Amino acid sequence: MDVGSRLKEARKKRGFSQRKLAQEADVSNGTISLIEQNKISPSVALLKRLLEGLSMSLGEFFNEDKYPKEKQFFHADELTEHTFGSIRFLQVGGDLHDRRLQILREHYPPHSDTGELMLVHNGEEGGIVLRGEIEVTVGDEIQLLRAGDAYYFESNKPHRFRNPGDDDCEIFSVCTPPNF
Amino acid sequence: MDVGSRLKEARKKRGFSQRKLAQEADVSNGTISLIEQNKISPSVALLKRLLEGLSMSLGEFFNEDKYPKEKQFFHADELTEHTFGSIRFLQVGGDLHDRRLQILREHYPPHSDTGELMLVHNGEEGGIVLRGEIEVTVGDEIQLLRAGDAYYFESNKPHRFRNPGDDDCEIFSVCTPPNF
DNA sequence: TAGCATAGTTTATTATATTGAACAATGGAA
DNA sequence: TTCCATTGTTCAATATAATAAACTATGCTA
Repeated sequence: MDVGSRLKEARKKRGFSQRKLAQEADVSNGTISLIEQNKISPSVALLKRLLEGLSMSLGEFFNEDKYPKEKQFFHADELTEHTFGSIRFLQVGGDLHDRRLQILREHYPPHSDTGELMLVHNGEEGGIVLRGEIEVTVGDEIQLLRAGDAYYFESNKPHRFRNPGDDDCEIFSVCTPPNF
Repeated sequence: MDVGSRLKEARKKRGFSQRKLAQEADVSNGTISLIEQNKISPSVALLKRLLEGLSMSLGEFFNEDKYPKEKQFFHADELTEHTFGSIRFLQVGGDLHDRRLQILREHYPPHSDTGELMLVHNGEEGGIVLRGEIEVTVGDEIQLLRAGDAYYFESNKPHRFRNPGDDDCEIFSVCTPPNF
């Protein structure tokens, strides 16, 4: 995890010295030095104070991924395909284990249906209908969306996608974090 | 922040008892009890071990936002419009302050160009080309993407979008966290 | 060069987290 | 009911983090 390096980087980005941050967060400067060298592991409470001094949330702090990522561009035939019954998902990128977005082009044949999907991650998801019609159920809300319409909700609500029409439906969707 | 309640909730969701989690994470069960009551603030190192026992990352743990969100469905004419010169962005949802995704339908007229965009958040962004052609520059890589092609990179790299052709270009894009 | 300000580091002391074991409290099964 | 298993809680002992002050190093100005 390397909390030390991350803290140091965040501090440097703000242009703070250890002492400046120590003052802001009401912490001793020695403590900051030890943390940055990973000689001690700060309590969550202390780290929170430090990050407040840097105007950063714990969530942001721990989500800052810095490993350089591989492929950046994907040709249409390089998208990773997933199928669930007759429904096809074309995913941007392969292994999304250490990534935050799952970007999909979804293809729903006429009368296809995901059924109720269980709550997976505690994330968010949204999308825009490219063509055709799709009936989206989220919690106790049901909506029929057409080309150009969009949705955006929290993934922990039970949800369902159903193509009620006689034409194909295509959706551009995204969720964070990735589901599969 | 209430680390205690969050930990308890995450543990319950997995169906673990305090002792079961203690065993998984090689921590004493008493410690878990005290943490869940917010009587002590665990070190980051310990919390990490606990979350590993629950198959959860620190980032996920601190990002679990539970405030219920408002609107879930958006008709095509309800998308929020942003314009930068001749480039139009249609955004899903209005105020994204407390949200994690910014979902856009982007419209690039012939020969439009964003210029070099500065690094904004330390996030990620990606998208798929719906129609037309777009030249995408990320760091020192340049690619011409056509309908169906996609991109996915880290937002802290300088990047630029340019429509070199004589036809309109439309893109579905997403970034986390939101930029504007 | 000397003098001073600021940077990060180290260390003995103090405060806090963590342990391990004992302590309820609850819920079956016999 | 009694017995046993399992739950979460508490507390003295121990390990670790956090402090405050001393220390080193660097750079700037006179």
